[in-house]
Amino acid sequence: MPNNQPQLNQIFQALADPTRMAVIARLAEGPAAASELAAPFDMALPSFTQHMGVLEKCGLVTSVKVGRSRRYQLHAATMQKASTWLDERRTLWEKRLNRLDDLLLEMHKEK
Amino acid sequence: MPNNQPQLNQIFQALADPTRMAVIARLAEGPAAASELAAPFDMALPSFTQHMGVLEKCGLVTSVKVGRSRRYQLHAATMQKASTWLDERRTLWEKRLNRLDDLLLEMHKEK
DNA sequence: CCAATACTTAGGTATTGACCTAATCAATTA
DNA sequence: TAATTGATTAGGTCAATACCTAAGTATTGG
Repeated sequence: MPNNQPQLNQIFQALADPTRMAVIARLAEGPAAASELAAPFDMALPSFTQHMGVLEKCGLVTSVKVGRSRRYQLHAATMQKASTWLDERRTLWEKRLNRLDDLLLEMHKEK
Repeated sequence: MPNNQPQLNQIFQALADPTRMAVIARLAEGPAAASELAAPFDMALPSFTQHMGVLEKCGLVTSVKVGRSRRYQLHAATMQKASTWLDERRTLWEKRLNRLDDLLLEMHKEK
């Protein structure tokens, strides 16, 4: 069950690990079971499961138990939440730079 | 001096802290000196400086020493790098969902 | 030039995070 | 139903992170 009020800093925390980023990248291609996701990593399964727990807790992935395996898939809205936060701040910053440019142009004209 | 080959996981790591996220949000409004940035936080200055070091090391901010104070500003390209990575994966995932929808529609028509 | 200001450096503590092994549970399959 | 498979739980280690205080350096206003 994904946290429906995911805090951004938890999302970034979840993304701050190479294993978890690789899982996200893999899941972008389509859903997969835990064992399939774990296969590429030289890591004990419980360690890997812990990573999946971090991703699920912050809402970046969801999962369902199917028989004795667990299927994971991306939760796009949570990814968007993170990228939107970044883009909003970046855009704010860049708009400010543009205003400065305009101001400088204006001052130049008045010379 | 910003790292010019910033690893994404380092960027996400830097963003994974409420203090550092607040600093980014503040810097989106415009450059500021260390003491000004530190003021809102109930934290010893060396602790805060460490946070700024994390942000600078991964390239999210740059700084210059001006007299005895240090001025910080956002480095938009690094923020964009992170949000682009997220958007690319998310878009890949959503395109896949759309293809599935199309497929289901197709199968429906053929009934 | 002396004191105050703005950081920086050094070094220590306590919590969190990423891993491990061993043991357990639950769903298949032989 | 017994063995195998996929995942989970329990519990422990080690390194990294987030904080702190105390003491330093460099700039600047009086």
